[in-house]
This record gives sequence, C-alpha cells and structure tokens, in this order.
Amino acid sequence: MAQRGVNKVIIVGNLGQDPETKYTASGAAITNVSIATSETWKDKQTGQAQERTEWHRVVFFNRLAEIAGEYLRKGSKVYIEGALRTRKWQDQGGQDRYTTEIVANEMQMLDSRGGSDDSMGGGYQNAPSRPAPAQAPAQQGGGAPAYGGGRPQPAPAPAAPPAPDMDSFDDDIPF
Amino acid sequence: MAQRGVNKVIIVGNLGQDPETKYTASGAAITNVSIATSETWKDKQTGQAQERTEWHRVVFFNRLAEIAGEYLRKGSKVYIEGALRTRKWQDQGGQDRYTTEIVANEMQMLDSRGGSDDSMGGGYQNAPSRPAPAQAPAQQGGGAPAYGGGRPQPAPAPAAPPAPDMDSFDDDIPF
Amino acid sequence: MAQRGVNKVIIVGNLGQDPETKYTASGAAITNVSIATSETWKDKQTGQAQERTEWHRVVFFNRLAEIAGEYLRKGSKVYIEGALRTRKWQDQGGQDRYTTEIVANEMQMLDSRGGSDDSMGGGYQNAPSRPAPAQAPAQQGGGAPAYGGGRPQPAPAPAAPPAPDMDSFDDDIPF
Amino acid sequence: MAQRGVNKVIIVGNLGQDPETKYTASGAAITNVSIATSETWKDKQTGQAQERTEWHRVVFFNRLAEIAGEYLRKGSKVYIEGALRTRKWQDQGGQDRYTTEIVANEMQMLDSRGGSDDSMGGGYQNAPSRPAPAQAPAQQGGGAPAYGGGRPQPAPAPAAPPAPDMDSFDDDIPF
DNA sequence: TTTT
DNA sequence: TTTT
Repeated sequence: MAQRGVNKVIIVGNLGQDPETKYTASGAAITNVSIATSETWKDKQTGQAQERTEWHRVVFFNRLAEIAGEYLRKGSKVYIEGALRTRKWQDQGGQDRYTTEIVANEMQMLDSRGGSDDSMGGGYQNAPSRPAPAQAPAQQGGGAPAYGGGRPQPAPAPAAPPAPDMDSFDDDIPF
Repeated sequence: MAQRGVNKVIIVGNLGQDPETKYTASGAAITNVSIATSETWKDKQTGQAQERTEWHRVVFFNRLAEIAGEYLRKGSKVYIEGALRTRKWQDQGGQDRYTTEIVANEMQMLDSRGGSDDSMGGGYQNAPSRPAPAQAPAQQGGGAPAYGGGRPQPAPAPAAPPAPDMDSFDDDIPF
Repeated sequence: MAQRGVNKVIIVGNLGQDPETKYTASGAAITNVSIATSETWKDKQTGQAQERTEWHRVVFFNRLAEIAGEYLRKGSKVYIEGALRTRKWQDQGGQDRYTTEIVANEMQMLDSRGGSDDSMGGGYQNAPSRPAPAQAPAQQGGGAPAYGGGRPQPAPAPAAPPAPDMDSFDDDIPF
Repeated sequence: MAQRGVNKVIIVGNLGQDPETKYTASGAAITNVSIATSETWKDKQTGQAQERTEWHRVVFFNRLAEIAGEYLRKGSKVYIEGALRTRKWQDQGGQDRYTTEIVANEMQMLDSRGGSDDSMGGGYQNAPSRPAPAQAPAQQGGGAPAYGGGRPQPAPAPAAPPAPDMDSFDDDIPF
C-alpha cells in the first residue's frame, strides 16, 4: 500500500538563503529552503531580454533535513526530487490559507567544485513513500546490497557502434 | 535562451470535476482542472488503513487547453507534465495571496479503454518552454520529422541475452 | 551514501507480452517485461501518418517482481519509474554484448477499469536506491507514518483565486 | 499527433570524455557524449565501500548538438532530459546488434562556477517531440512569449506561513 | 510483442 | 471534487 497516482517534482536551482532547520520535540529535523528556477526570453516587441524567477519552497525531513541543513548554503545549486503537498493554515485573522511545498525525498548537491572544503557532493535520499512529515530521525536504509559473485557485470563503455549513415539524412527539411 | 534550472512536475491522477475552459479576448483557450493523487498506509498503532489525497491545480493553455477541455471529464485518469508556477493575487480584503499551479506542457489520457466513445487516448504537448500564459492558439509543431531512407532503424526486440547467474546471488540477506 | 548523479527513467506504455517471472535460488522474484511507447507524425512529403514504436526492457526485483508478475498482462498499461542499467554478457561466439534495461523501482497499473477482475490498480515501489539486483524478497517498508494530532492538514481545494486578467493578454501574437 | 505513452529519461552526471560532433550532409550537427552516474554502498559482509558506475550514451541533434559540442568538456556536469531509443546496427560479421541511447531534448550545464570563463551555465532545449534524428539545424522556437500588462505576477517568496505544530508530532515512532 |  |  503506497501510492495511487504519481506526484513527482524535479527541481534544479539555487538557494535564495541559508536553510532553516528546526527540530520536533522528538528530535527529528525539519529543514526549509527556498530554491529559485528561472526562465528567460526576449520580448517580442521590444527585443529586450526578460526573466521570470520562480521560487520553490522545499521541505526536508529527518536525516535528509540534517544533511540539507549542514551542507546547503545560500547560492548552493541543488537537484531536488520530491512530491507536492499543499498545507492549510490560518492567518492572524483566522482565515484559511494554503501553501504549496515540495516535500523532498532526494537531494543532489551540484556544486562541490565551487564549495569550500567538502570533498563530496553526492546524493541523498529519505526513506520512500511515507506520508511526510515523519517523526524520528530516519534510519536510512543501512541496506547492504551484496552482489553475488556471478552477477551481471556493469558495462564499461562498449566499443562504439558504427554511426548511422548520415549522408542519407533528408537534406532540405527546413526546421 | 530558455531555462536556468529545472522546474518539472509529473502527475498521474484523476480529475475531481469536469474541466473549466475560458477564452482570452484573442481567442486563446485556458483550461483548469483539479487532479487528485493519493497515498495510503496503515496506521501503526491502530492498524487502520489511512489515506491522504493531494489536489493539484493544473492549467493548460492554447491548443492543449482545447484538447483538455474537450476530452477530459470528471474521473478521467491523466498523465501531466508541466512546471510549477506560483501566482500572486489579491483577496477581497486587498491582501496578497498566492496560489501554486502546474502549468501543463504535456498530457496523456490514460483511460481510453474505460472511456465512452473516445476512440483516441494519445498524448499531446504544447510548444516548449515559453513563459506561460501564451496568448494565441498555439500553432503546434507542424514539424514534419522526415527521416531519411538510411536512418538508424528502430530495434525490434533483440534475442534475449542470457540471464544473469541467479544461483550466485547472495542468499540470506534480510532486506 | 547512495547516489552520485541522477539516473532516472519514466515510462508509460503497454506490455507487448505477458511478464516472465523467475526466482533466484534464494527465492527472490525477478520479472521481465517489454513495454512499448510510440510516437506518431505525418510525413512531410507524403502527408502519410507515420509511427515509430520503441520497446523498453524492464526488470523488476523482489516484491515488485511478484506484483508485476501477478497483475500485469499483455496489453496492460503501466507507469514505470526506474534507472538505466547496461549489462554485459557474452554471446555464443564469446563476444561481448551489451543490453540496456530499466530497473524498475516504482510501478503504477493504469488500466484497472479495463482490467478483467483485478479490483486494484494502485502503485507499488521497491525499497529505494540499492544497487539491483537485490536478493531476498523485499521487506517493503512496513513503515507506519503516524501523523501527530496537530499535523499540517491536507488542503481541500481552496476557494478559487480570481482569474488573471485575460483581456490584457497580448492579442495578435502569431504562435 | 505526437506521443503515445511516455518515454522520458533524466540524467545528472559527468562527461567521461570530450563530446564528439559530426555533421550531416545537410549541415545538421550530431553530438555524442558519454555520461557517468554512479551509486555507492557499503558491502554488507566486508564493510568495504563499493561503487558502481553506469555509462549513458547521449546524443544531441541540431542546435542542441552545437551547444553541447561547444560548451561541454570531459568532466562537465550536466542535467539531461531526453528519450530512450534503441538502434539496430550490423557488426563486421553482419550480425544484428542493438545500442540504446538517450536522445537529449534538454540540457542544463551545472558547473558554470567551475568553468573557465563562461558566464552562463543555463539550459537549452531542442524543438519538442519530433522523431529524432532531425536533419536541418533546428530553428529554435523563436517564440516570443509576450506577457500582457496585467498578467499574473510571479510570486516573490510569500511571508512564511506558521510552522506546523511540531510538538504534537508523534514522538516515539521508531522508523 | 503493445496501444490507437 | 477523483480513484480503489
């Protein structure tokens, strides 16, 4: 029992600010970040370059929240995979409000080169497919894969196959 | 010039109601739908089955909006690919409010079998990567692909490779 | 430590044949299916409708393999999420060969309506991010989510925000 | 008419070598790269760190091929979105062989910081959803978006909603 | 080998 | 408001 339908978000962008990490009473970490993606285009009439930035609220739980809080910084470039979740809350006037967030279940830091001293830059993921927020610090896998000896081997770049016959490509297609 | 970062959403779910289609002054269609995804789990203490439904606002523009408005119905199952966009608006009290939507750029209808009379069930996509909302009815592709004669052939199922040696798999790994 | 980079495939298509399930010495299931996706277009010169079908080899392990083997059939429509894996093997002449497969880690059956007797149609996923093939029948989560009492509520469709002012859309843009 | 089903690949990884660009008789660029993703884990018995690298063949056409050929280098980190395509070819012995590639339709360079002088690092995409390989240098969109004056505004990070009541989270759930 |  |  898990999922009915698919609810998946993939974001690559930069943090607008340092992450903010809080802890639940039980000690589970919750980290929030704001990530920008943008698109640019030329205005058709003026020819001016235009830009529109979209800000994404991303929330991490448990072990992933700890990693995000520790390694991400304002300006960090990250890959995030997660699910959409719209929360209801009340404003001061008691009115219902809604906020849509991305609940992250995987993260890849993408600028280890530009980082200070971190020799890593890898990817992390939370336990799968449980309705977030989960509470206790996730016991992350620990799963030892244990390939058998005669397992299917990974495939080191095979010798390149002959290129398709490019001369036979249709020539005068204007697109 | 197009995108800085990645802003991608993939949804598979069912429409909660019939689509609503409007038209701009210039005749461009805009269709809104609400799509449900859900996750289910067993309550740890009570053992009771639990369910949480997430509702996604999806907006289509132009040609895709016309197709969505014509073929989708309450209960329809669809695959949607799009981008997140948060819009600002003012409520009656003049206060700023924000609504997050998925701007669809691809749609696949997934229940042609269960449908009434629709003899289709294929996929559609809008022109790529322009800041939505776009205005005029999209001139969809028109792109004629035109493979040359000697192009690389599609690959009909190759003879199955020998299965990996399964007996050598590690046996007693408890996960 | 899990992933460096992202290796993700998403497929929606139909099975060309019934699934084939095998078992390792340790009892772990391995199911193989072949899934078709296709694209259609009009030939630019002749105006003839064209179609190209792509066949995807998909392999499931453990619990997911059992479910796939039991519920999928020739013609079934499925959503698959997985990772690419290229395996090396030797043909009869002792030559190295390579086969690329999708190792599934999530599956959604998409045609419960059209199905025969299956009263389900939900989604399933394997344990995350361990190098496949894994061995023993996966102990799937068991994870009880356990929301606290005051947890953030799911958000039932908020009152619709006012539509963007469509009359102000640019009118005569020919795309 | 476009797609039946979904055939989508998302890769984030590093180039193993410099790209190789060729041109068709008609002048269309075709660029091939090999991109590594990897997963690491600890061997359950020995406790040794293990790593498995997957190599992905990626092919770009037209304008995207030119950009990839010009800006990517051995070691470059990229985000690629594309579709799987398995090509059939004959080896010297006349035997049928199959090679699976990712036909890229979007690319994001992810290491502008580490780059030499490139002040960019943005994303690019080819025209959508036409059966590749296409022939002539793609006329990329040219689509001017042209937002009207009163268009829905982007949403600058809204004031944070109150955090969910974390103290009420269930406390002693061991997962 | 699927699907429309 | 959907779906099972």
